[in-house]
Amino acid sequence: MSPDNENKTTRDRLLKVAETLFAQRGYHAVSVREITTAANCNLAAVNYHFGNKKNLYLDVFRLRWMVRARRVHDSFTQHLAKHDGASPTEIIQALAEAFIKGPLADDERFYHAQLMMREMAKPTEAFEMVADEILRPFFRNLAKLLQPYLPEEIDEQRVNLNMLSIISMVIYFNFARVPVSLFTGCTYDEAFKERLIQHIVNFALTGLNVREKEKSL
Amino acid sequence: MSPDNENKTTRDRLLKVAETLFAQRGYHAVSVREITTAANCNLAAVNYHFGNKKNLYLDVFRLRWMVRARRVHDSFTQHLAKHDGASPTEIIQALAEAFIKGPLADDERFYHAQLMMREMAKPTEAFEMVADEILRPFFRNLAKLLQPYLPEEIDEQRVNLNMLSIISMVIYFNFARVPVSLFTGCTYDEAFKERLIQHIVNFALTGLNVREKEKSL
DNA sequence: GTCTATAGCAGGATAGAC
DNA sequence: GTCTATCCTGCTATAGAC
Repeated sequence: MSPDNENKTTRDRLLKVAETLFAQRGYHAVSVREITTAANCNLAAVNYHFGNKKNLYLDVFRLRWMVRARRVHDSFTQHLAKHDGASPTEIIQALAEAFIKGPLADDERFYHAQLMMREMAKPTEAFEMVADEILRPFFRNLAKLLQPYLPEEIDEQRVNLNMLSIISMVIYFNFARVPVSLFTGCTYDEAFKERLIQHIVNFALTGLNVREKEKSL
Repeated sequence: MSPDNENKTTRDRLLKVAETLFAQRGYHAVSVREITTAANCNLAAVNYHFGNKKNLYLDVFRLRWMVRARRVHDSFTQHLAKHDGASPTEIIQALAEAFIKGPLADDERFYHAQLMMREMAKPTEAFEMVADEILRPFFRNLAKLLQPYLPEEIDEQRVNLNMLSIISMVIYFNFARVPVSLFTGCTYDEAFKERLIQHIVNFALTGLNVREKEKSL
């Protein structure tokens, strides 16, 4: 159990602060000095606890990002477990909810997405680690869940692209808050997030539904 | 006018090299020394031509990113001009092609997307500039094009979310090449890009089309 | 317009007292 | 486990010769 208590060990405070700062501004834009100041401890603490800056970064992924990703994934599967043999709607809704609302605090989720986007843009060791432990298993699981509902003659490649399209929306609406708010004029409050989830479910299931009867909002 | 000639002015070489490096690794991860070395000129050249590092970054957006974005947008509209009163399929196909294939060289397009993603994550002055000059007009144009084909009772908010979903796919498949390649096993060759475009068109128009007759590939 | 040289500073890391 | 003090590297930016 390690929630947001303010007086954990120096080590935990460092991990937490480092994650936030790395997510907001990236590895190089953040100095060890800034991290230790924000964590209210001494400059030397990073080297004492993590050896060096780079290893602190990797531990942020190991000890925070991956733990959180598992929480999200668990929330997703538990939500599905209730509806045995879940429908595509339920699957996608569970997915969108796990990511857009899910078990994470609001800022937490944003930082989480930011860190991943940075790794997607310029992968480091952290990406390989996360890909092996989290991304690949999650992706396969999702594909397996949805496959039965897809047209029979669909090939594996198209299943993959469909998965990625859903994921692209989920990630984009989490990550690209600035342009999303810019174009919609909405801030990320609960009502808007609910709306996003419904939109993703609707869009993923029926697309733009051009010229045809519209699915319920 | 200004293609990839190798012996342009120092100023142009600096802009070009800076764009590539900033895109790949971000503002802080790249030093002026590295830029000037790669541009085969002297360390002091950046300060002479651009005043300082930050202004070089802004000029990369002003003089390269925005120019290129206009080329992409022109390619999109010209493609549509051929089919007067273009159908939704043609609109989305033109959009996906402009971004995934379009008038840009392969690496160029990737850097272009990377730079934008970095600004989305942590906007600087460059984002405001680009949002005013490019993003907003483009977005409005796209919405106006598709609006006639959407269900009549649809509200503006939903139109916006639909736009953003299409854009999210286009951006994601351009930007997140690492995870996309990881999950599909495909590299970004011409065949795969063609496939991506078809997929985006198909998905955007019909969604997953669950349990219904599948649209042609 | 391009160069060398260097000022001036911030960064990561370590040694050693407590 | 935490602190202070310090080393040294690498950065941006500028001055001034050419």
